[in-house]
Amino acid sequence: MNPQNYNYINIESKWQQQWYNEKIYEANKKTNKKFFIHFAYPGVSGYLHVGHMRGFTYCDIIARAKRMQGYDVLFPAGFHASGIPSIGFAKKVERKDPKTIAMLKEYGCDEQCISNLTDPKNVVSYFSDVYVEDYWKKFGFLIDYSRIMSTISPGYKQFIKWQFQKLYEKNLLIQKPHFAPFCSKCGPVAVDKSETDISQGGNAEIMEFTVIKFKLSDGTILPAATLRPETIFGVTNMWINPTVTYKKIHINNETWIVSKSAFEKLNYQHDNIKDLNETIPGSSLIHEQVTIPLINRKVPVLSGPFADPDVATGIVMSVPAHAPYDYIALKETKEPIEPITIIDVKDLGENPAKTVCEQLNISSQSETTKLEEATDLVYKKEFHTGSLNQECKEYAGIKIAEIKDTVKNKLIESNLAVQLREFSEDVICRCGEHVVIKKIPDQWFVQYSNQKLTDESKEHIASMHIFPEKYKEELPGILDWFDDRACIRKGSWLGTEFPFKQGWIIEPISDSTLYPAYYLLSKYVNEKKINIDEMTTEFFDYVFFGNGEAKNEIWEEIRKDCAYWYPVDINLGGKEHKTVHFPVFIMNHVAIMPPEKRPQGIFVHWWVTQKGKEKISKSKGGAEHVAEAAELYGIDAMRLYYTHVGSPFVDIEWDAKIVTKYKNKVANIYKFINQLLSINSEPKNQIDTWLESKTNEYLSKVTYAYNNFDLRVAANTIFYEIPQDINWYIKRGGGNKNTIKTCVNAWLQLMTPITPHLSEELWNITHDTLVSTSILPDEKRLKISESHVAGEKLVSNLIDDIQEILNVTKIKPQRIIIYTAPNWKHMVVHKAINLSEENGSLNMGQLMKSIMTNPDLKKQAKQVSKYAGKLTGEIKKLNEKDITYYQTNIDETKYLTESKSFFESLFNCSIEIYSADDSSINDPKQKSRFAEPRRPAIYVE
RNA sequence: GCAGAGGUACCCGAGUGGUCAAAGGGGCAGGGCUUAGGACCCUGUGACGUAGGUCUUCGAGCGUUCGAAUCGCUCCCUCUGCACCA
Repeated sequence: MNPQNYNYINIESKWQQQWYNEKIYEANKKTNKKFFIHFAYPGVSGYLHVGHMRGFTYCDIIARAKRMQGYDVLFPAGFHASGIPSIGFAKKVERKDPKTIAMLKEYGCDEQCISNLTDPKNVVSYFSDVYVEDYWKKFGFLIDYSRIMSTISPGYKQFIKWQFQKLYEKNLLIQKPHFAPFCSKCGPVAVDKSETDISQGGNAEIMEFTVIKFKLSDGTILPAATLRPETIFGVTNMWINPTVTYKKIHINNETWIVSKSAFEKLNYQHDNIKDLNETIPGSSLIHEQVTIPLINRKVPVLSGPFADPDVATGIVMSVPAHAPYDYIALKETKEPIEPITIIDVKDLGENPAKTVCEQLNISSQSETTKLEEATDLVYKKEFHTGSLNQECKEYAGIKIAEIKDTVKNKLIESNLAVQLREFSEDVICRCGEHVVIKKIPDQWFVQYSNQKLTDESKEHIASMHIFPEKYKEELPGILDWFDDRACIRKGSWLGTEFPFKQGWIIEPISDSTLYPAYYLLSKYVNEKKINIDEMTTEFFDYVFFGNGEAKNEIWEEIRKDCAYWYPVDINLGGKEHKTVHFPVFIMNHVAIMPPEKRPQGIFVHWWVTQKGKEKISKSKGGAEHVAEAAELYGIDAMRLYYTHVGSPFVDIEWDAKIVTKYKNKVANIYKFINQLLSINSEPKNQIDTWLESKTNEYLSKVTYAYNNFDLRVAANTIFYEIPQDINWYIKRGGGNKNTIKTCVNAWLQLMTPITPHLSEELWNITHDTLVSTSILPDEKRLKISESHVAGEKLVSNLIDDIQEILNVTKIKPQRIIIYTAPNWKHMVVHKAINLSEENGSLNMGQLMKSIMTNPDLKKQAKQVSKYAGKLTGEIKKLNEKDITYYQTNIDETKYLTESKSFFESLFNCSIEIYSADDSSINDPKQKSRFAEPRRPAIYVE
């Protein structure tokens, strides 16, 4: 059979049809042993690429492996459709974005189909179909397709409303002011790299300025904004841009002078602001005096043309000892003002700003790149190693890292400062407007900072199975760090209406935390067994908690399902979920579900990237479409590739050449097993017992690996170690039909979770049932003959030794004589191992003492002691496996003699085998004295 | 800003105290099978070695230990996630 003829396309669709027709994916309550696994559902606003299939594949493998161990498996899937992505996509289609249209056409979406996609809801249903039909089913996933759901379906919305009701009851929904990106035309916008809402500024960060109120002699306030309020003690002057026209405004009965844009920003973020419609040229303020609040020192206002009216308030306080910009500016004005050093920091001398400016050779304000670098350097150094000095009176000696908020809070509390938030770079809305930051006075939050919830969640995490283990250690820290999350938003965005504020929609992360529970209902919703308006608080309380009473039989049925399947055993998702999705998934369960219904495990996998660790993307080339790759390599090859190419916990680089290797691997296994099944029967002998033992060893090793989700170990064993051993069996003259059948059957079962189509096709040769629904043999009933396993190890080690001798001596052998160790050496080894096992260590004295109690050994004390001396050093290097190897009882001479013809054909010469104890021994070079247990001596002619 | 990962032979990548000159794969070289082959099989792939051995090696340096790729410290370098994006 030619592996090139392995027609995976037909084979895959043939078996998939059968699985799906027979609905073997459906979760049913049968065995009282359940397993609930799901992956973090994907968003639906575009096609997926080969990288996305990695996690899905892991999930299917685990689910299949569990099924084959007799578990009732629930493996559902759904779509996260809330939020803006699908709206953004629809908008792109609507304005006929050329890239989007070209992509849709490339994937076979026709005009009719494209025109449909101007509606976000159609976007969701279109991609949902693509995911199910072109990705999940094509990959052979045994997802329970009767439970598919989306987060914008009416049933799901009922569920989310109930969830928020529960959060409210637990006092985890709170209201407080929030500052959010806002467009005066479009309302709230999301600022993020994907730039769905905005046209520029996706990387902008929100910076929090402290606006400090410096007073002019007439009481008017000159507000300077700073990110470093603690440096107020070092202020020597103010900077005002003489070319800018400032304006006067009223804010809580105070009169402020600010730039025009500062007024607008303040207006969005503060109450009680009035425009006094009075302008003031910056130049007129130069050389006025202001009083520094808190320390009441007077400083002059100087001309600073660099003060940008669009940054913060447009007015700057000058701290020349710690801000390189200020230092250089002050130097250039030639004013007789001395910097005031307020922070002691090692290595930066009397004046850190000056030191760094000199180090970097900065002499002019125009060297902005260098000045930025200098600012950064000074800031980092001061923040991490600096502390305030005597100039700061009550704060002297405190580290900068600790003081920041203290000074800020003190200023704000004393009404000497306010806060102002601003983007680090310009953010422009889709519509062209500038995006600002607006105060929402009564924003709703989920209170993740709640101490009780955090503590309880941490406690729960300790009991979970989390992969990789390192993530388990990280999680408590993440929970501590996780802050309250604004959970609703007003504007164009799909999702569930927030029950406590009309017109506001629950934000997409907040509506995807408890959702695995909904998979228990989605089946009934899909089958229209339950009405949407029936899904009330009473309903959910009943089915999840058993509170209240069932209104009908379906309620009862659903309650039983919930009781049976919940909690989730594994939630699997990519590494991007580590700091958001998984924490809220845990915390919402802890908040709402009783202890026994909280998640049992999490599996985090890393990504598939393009060469050079770039995030995979079509625009950069190289990435392959899922459907194309599936056709080119075959599904099983891709499944094997994902599983075997690297640990789940590293990023892997997509490389077509490597995937091709796996394609060949799959075809070769197909060819190999076909050959095995066509072997004519030989009688059984020792090698058959060996192969049966090895097969059983592999059954238990792979089962163990599957149970620990150690998929790579499973794949390596199945696809590389097992065929090696079968080859050894053939090489050793094996060829018994029954042995081969037993071995191949077990092998096929083991590979089914990873390469189900291949296994199904081969299994079909000798079975009329599906291997996917078969159950693995019970581990406890597997028989392993240790002596045969050890015997073969002896044979193969001996071959290596002979080979090495031949390589080194370059002798072409005429005759090889093998001497197994004399009985007394075996006795000494056993004594040594026993002693070392008993005592945990071994010393020469002990060993000799024990040896001398045996009269047979005592007779040749001299030789024995020499050998024992050598042994004591070696014994402690042995591990458990070695010890088993030594302790297993085999008659080496007999075992080797039975393999004599194998040695003869291998080395193509005559072979003689003697025990060193044999009286008829032929030992021309006295080699037999080197023989040791498990290491026969060798003589080559 | 907060947090995390990692540097292993020509390459990818296992390995977290002795089984380690270091799995597996790829590449390369030689041989086999073949009309041919990008398919497959075997052998070799740190150095030295006419007896199964010895020596050097796991980013750099120091240390702990009878023993270190593995543990500790210092340094250098690379990468990643998150911040109403799911």
